Amino acid sequence: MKGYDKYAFEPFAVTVDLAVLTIRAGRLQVLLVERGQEPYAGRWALPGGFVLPDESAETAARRELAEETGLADVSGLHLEQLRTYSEPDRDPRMRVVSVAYTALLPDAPEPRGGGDAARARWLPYDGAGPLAFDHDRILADAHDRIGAKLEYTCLATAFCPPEFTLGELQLVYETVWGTELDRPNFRRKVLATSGFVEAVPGAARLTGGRGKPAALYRAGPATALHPPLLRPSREGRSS
Amino acid sequence: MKGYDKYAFEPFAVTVDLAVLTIRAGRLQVLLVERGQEPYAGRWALPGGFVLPDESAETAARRELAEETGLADVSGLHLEQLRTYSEPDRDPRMRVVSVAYTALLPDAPEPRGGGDAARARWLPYDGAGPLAFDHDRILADAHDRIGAKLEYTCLATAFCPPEFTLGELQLVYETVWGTELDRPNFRRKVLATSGFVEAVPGAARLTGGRGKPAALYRAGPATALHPPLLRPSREGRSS
DNA sequence: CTTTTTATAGTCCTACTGACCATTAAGAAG
DNA sequence: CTTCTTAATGGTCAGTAGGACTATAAAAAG
Repeated sequence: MKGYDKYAFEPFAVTVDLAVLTIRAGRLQVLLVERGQEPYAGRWALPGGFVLPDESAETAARRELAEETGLADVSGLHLEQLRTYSEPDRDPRMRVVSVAYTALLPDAPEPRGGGDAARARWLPYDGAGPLAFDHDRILADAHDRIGAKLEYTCLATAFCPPEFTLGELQLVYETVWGTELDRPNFRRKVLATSGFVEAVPGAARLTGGRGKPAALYRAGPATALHPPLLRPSREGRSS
Repeated sequence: MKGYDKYAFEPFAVTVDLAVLTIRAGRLQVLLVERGQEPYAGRWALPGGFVLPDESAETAARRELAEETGLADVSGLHLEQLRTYSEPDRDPRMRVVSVAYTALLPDAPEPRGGGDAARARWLPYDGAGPLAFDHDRILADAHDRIGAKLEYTCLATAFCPPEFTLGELQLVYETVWGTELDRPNFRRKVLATSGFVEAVPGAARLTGGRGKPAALYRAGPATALHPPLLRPSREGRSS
C-alpha cells in the first residue's frame, strides 16, 4: 500500500465464483453450470463471472446469484465470502483472481438459465465429479466452512424455509455433516439455545406426514450458538 | 467463468495487506508502516504490496512479510488468508482489490525497514488509531478471526516461541480475548486436550522469574481443539 | 527464616450431553 | 373400529466437562 508509482503492477482479471448449496431430497446439492467452450468444455463448473468496474465482489456475487438461480429476490439469502483463489495457473488463458462466495438456499427451484449459462442445474455434492478449474477445491472448502459454521452459529436456518420443523432443521445438520443425530437430544439442545428458533404460535405442519404433526418454528434473532453444537466424534476425544 | 470473450472486463490492481500480530509486553501489537505520501500521508497503515504477475496472493503475502519484518525465515510462521476487500472506492487513486492475510509471530524483533517501508514498527492493537484506507476494518476482522480461532484450534501456540510455559500460553488467550482466565482450569483444559502441547522432558524455565519455575512445553501435532476452549461469557448463556 | 510469587495438584458442584425409554398424535392396514 | 406404523415430543440417568476455589511446592526477595 505504499508508493504505487514506484511499482510496476500487472492488471488482473477479478471474478467471483459461487458455491450455491441447498438440500434437495435429503441430499446436499450444488448449483453447477456446464461449460460450453474450452478449456474444460463439457465439464461442470461453479457459476460466476467478472466483477464489473463499479462493483464490489460482494455485489457481483449477489448479481451472479440472481442471474444463475433465476430467483427474483436474493436479498435475503445467506451469502458469505469464502476465500480468494489466486494461483497464477488456475486459468490457462489468463491471470484470473477469483473471490469465492458460498450461498445457502432453503428451497430449491430448478434454475432457469437466466443468465448466459449454457446449462445450469442442481447436482448432488457427492459425485459432482471433477469440476473445471480449481472448482473442486473451492467446493470442498465451502463444504468444510459450512460444516464448521453449523457447529457454532445459527447458520442452519439459512437452509430452511421461513417456517420449518425441528426435524427439517435436524436434517440440515445430518445432511451437511453426513452423520445421524439423536432426535430428542437435538431438540433439547436447539430449544435450550435462546434465540436460535422461535415457536410459531398455533402452527403445525400437516402436509401429508405420516406421524404426529410437528410444530413450526422460525429463525430467531441469535447468530451464534453458545455453547456450540458439536458434531459427534470428529477425532479422538480428549481425556 | 464462462465466455470470457463475450465480456468486457476492467483490469484491477491486486494487492495483499498484512495484519501481523504479536504479543509484546503483555499487549497485543500490530506491525504498521507509516505512509509517506498521499493519500493518508503520515497515517499508519498495514504493510502490503502488489501481487506480482507470477505470484499467488499467498506467495506475495509471505514475501511482503519477510520484507517488512526483516526476518530471515518466515516459512514457519502462521500465515492465513483473512478475506478480500474490494469496495470500488477503497483506494481513491484506482481500483484496487486487496487480499488480506493475518500472520502471527512469537517473539517480536523490532522491524528493520527492510523493504521500502518508510517506517515500520509495532504498535499496540488498542490505540493503533485510525489507519489509512479500510485498514481499521481489516485489522478488526483479523482480531475477530484470531480470537474465534483460539477457541477451537491450537492457533495460540503460533504466538509462542518453540518452547513455552503454560503461563505464556495462557497469556496469549488473555491478551487476545481481553479477559482473565483461571490458571488451574486453563492448565487442566490444555493438558487434557491430547496433541495440543507436549512436555519438554526435563526442562524448566529459570529465566529470572520470581516464583516456582514453570515446565516447558512444545506445540503438539493437533490442530483442532475438541471440545473447544470457549471464552467466558460472550453473551448470555443458554438455559 | 519469613514473605512473596508463581507453578502445580486436587476438590466440589453444576451444567451440558449422550444414550436411552415412554408417550402422543397422526395415517395406514386389517 | 382396531391395530400397526411412523414421527414428534417428553422425560430419565449417568458420565463428563468446566467454573470456583483451596492447598501445596519451589523458587526469589526481604
